[in-house]
Amino acid sequence: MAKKPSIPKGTRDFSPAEVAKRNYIIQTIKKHFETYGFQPIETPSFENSETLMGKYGDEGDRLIFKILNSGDFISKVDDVTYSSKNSASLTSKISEKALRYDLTVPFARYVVMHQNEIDFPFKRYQIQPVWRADRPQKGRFREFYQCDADVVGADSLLQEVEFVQLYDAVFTDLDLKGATIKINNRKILSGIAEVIGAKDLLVDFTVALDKLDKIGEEKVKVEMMQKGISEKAIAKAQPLFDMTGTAFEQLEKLKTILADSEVGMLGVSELEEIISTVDMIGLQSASLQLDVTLARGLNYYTGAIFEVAAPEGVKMGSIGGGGRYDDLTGIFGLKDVSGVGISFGLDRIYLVLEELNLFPDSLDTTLDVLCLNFGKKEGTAALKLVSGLRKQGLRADLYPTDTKVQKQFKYADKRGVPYVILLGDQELTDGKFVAKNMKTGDQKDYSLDGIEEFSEKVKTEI
RNA sequence: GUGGUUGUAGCUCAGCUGGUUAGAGCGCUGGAUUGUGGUUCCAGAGGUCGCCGGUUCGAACCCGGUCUUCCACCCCA
Repeated sequence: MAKKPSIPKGTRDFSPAEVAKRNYIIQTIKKHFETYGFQPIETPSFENSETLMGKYGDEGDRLIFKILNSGDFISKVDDVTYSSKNSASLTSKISEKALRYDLTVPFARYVVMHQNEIDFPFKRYQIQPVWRADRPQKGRFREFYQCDADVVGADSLLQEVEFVQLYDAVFTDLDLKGATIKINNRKILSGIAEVIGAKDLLVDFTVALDKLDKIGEEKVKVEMMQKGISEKAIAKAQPLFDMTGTAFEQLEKLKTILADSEVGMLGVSELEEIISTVDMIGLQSASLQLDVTLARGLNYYTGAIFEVAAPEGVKMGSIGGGGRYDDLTGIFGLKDVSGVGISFGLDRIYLVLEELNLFPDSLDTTLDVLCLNFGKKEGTAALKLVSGLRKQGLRADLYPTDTKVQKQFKYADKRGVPYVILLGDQELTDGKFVAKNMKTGDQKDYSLDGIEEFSEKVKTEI
């Protein structure tokens, strides 16, 4: 007996209704990417391992799905490596390819490989799935979509401002109110680490600081001490734990703390420029918030960093993130190309919209008109009518068999079809058809010679 | 990767200290209704209780393993 089929942990099937909702989000994001001047590219779902490994930190390497070599790969491994039982060194021998982990690193690789064909500054967007060998949770999958927009080859801070506006434009269009775009600057974090004399512990410091609103001040300090940051240094960083007030008030406090740090002050002035410009232009439905505890793990960020939190009350990790990276292409041999970009987490935005019931009802309608089938002669006439309606741009279909009318009606009802057409023997001889509005129950006759009248009526109701 | 949690009909879930033939609601199929769906009424189908093994006269229930779900870490979209 056949075993029940299953799909791997952290993956999902999508039903027609789910695909419709996902497409709605994708189309919305795509539309705004394009109105902001981004061009689409696509890259392979798997890359050479060396392209990906080491770009996301040790933790990231662990989460990259490795693809086994083809052929009799194990026989090519030397005995020393084989018997060492060291996963890392064995993996490099038996796996040369890996599934992409995000879209930013493959994009950097793309820019370097195509540098001679690209007109800089280059604004590209990319909507494709990525894979992570993470342990699944709600809103966390092993296969999920990222929707990225990046611009490389220019270092103007106006781009950061544009990205904030882009986030706002998409969320406004999706009717998602109250998302918080958190912003910080890596230079500020570097400056702080410098000022308190823990420069080489920057990553540990920021990772701990990032947890402030989650685990509280005391536990953050404990973690910092465990990582080897001195009590004195932590005491110096105390003002960070007491950050309150508006973004501008916080910036003033940072200026005092970071007075002796060149990078730190640069970070403050960058943030000040971005925030004040956004403030001047204004946002529609999202809000921009300075958050000095925002760290983001990815090591390649060098300037502004973004993270988008779902509206208050929705329990969901960040639904977007991004930042500026001054030298991502440097790893692949192309120096001095600054980039900045953002990402939308499609799957999480989906869950948020679902929870807040923000998907438009129209997504449920996948067919505008269903024509019932009354037999061979009537069916042929109906097919002619249906293809006429299709030419008018309506989503129209003919029930394929002449089963009981009751059954055909039930099908129409379940599909959520707004109009059902009846074209039987009597109608045929009269040269007309009957259209029934499934919502109101009203029925009306139309001439078979003038289907435009009917199709126009349907179109105005969609 | 660490600790915990979950799995019974298509879906949401009951199922007592281990004891005959494992239940409900919704959904599904058919009929009441041979040219009119949703409402109502009637009937029916559908389950090796996630999987493998163990304990027992006997296991959905106890034990071990495994897969899956969700949660907290880690990290992140």
